[in-house]
Amino acid sequence: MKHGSIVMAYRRTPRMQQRIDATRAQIADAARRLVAASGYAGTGIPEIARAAGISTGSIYRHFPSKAALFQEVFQKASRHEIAAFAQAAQVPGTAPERLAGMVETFARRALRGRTLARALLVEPVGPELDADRRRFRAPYQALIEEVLSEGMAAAELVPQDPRITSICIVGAIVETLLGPLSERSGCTQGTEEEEALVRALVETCLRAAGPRPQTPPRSE
Amino acid sequence: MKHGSIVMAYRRTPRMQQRIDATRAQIADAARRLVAASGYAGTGIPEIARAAGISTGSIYRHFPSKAALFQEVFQKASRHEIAAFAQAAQVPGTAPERLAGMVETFARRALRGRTLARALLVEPVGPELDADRRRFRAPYQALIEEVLSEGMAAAELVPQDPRITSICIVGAIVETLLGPLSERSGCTQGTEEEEALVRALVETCLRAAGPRPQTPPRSE
DNA sequence: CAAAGAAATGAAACACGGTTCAATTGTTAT
DNA sequence: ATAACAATTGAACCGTGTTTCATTTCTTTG
Repeated sequence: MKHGSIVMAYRRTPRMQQRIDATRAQIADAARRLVAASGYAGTGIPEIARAAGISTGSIYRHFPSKAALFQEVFQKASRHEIAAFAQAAQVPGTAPERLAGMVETFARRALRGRTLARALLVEPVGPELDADRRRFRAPYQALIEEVLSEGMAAAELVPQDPRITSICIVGAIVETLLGPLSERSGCTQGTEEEEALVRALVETCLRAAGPRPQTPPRSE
Repeated sequence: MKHGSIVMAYRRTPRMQQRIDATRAQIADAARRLVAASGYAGTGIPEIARAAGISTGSIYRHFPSKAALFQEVFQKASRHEIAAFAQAAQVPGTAPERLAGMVETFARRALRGRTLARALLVEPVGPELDADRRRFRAPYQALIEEVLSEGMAAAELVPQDPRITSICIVGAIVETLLGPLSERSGCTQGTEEEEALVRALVETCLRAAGPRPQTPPRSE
């Protein structure tokens, strides 16, 4: 040692922190793009590293494991979708009208971004991620449930358990999209068939919500 | 060679065939039990072999691959369930009545045989099997579709695309059961909560089918 | 500039699980 | 009994894809 003087070198500077955050974001973004193109199973760590312009090992400085990385990717991706869904829930109108808009929004967006939607909804992933994926569906269900509750309170909908109904609607949407999403892209892309599908789906979900047939009991 | 005589030895005897068939069944049974306990991903070939009391290699004399083995397991398991469902479809009554019975049958059976139902419906599996599993849902959907079509023809149900509606109903049932089936067994087993769940599910599915409100247009 | 130490590298190690195969055991027919 | 050949064994194989780690590069401070 050079005469007892302590040399304090390298404390993480804001500049550096920024750079690190940027890299982290780059990794997540590359992973999102790749998973949207090839699905979860078909996306390996080396590939992600290449796409992000860094080395394989570096990924593990930012994320403890592949599962953790994709947890974040899925979370971020679905946050985006949920935002769009929530926006559809906020348009003014009766409960049935709003519900119709929500279902249509969900279906249209999923059909447009097929591979990502498949990764988020149907593609088989490991058990850890699977639990998360179920958690991602909850917000959709919650938003639907709220609209149903409001509709019931306003006597626009028949009495029901809004929780179960909302779960059923989520299931109905997912199951209906499952077929088209599983096909190799380019098949059902014709707006013709898809249009009919979305229309029938919306109608069925509306019926499930149980709209009151006529305007409130002739109180006028 | 012993003086030109041809020695024809070992032709597969009925006795032997029986033994082989028994082994094959043992393998399938062990696989079914293990998959019900730990899921597809958590069930390896060596483990199955141990449970069946044979060697790993022998499995491949009976099944060409792990996927093929589980294909058979799933097929056998769901054949039984589908039979029960089809029986519920054949009771006499109006379309809504029959549909209610079918939905209830499905839900009750699934909730009773939790582990198997989970394996057939929810447990994540590889891509090859996933396609098969979807195929197993088709019979349920087809049976529902037929009832809906008949109901439409009899003017018991509003006009609709029975195919989409039936897909929605299947999705609604599965999604509703997904929660209870995922819980560690013993949780929601109380008949209390389950009863309410089944009732609400049946009601929602009935609404989705769109029953005509009053009996046929006052023709009397 | 030099020291200190973090961040990045990428090739290699490792884990996992399905599949194979040479050797062994078992069965049939003469 | 024995030839012929099927059935069985289980340890080794192999591909895949995640994770590690010794080395190098870069950033900060005295």
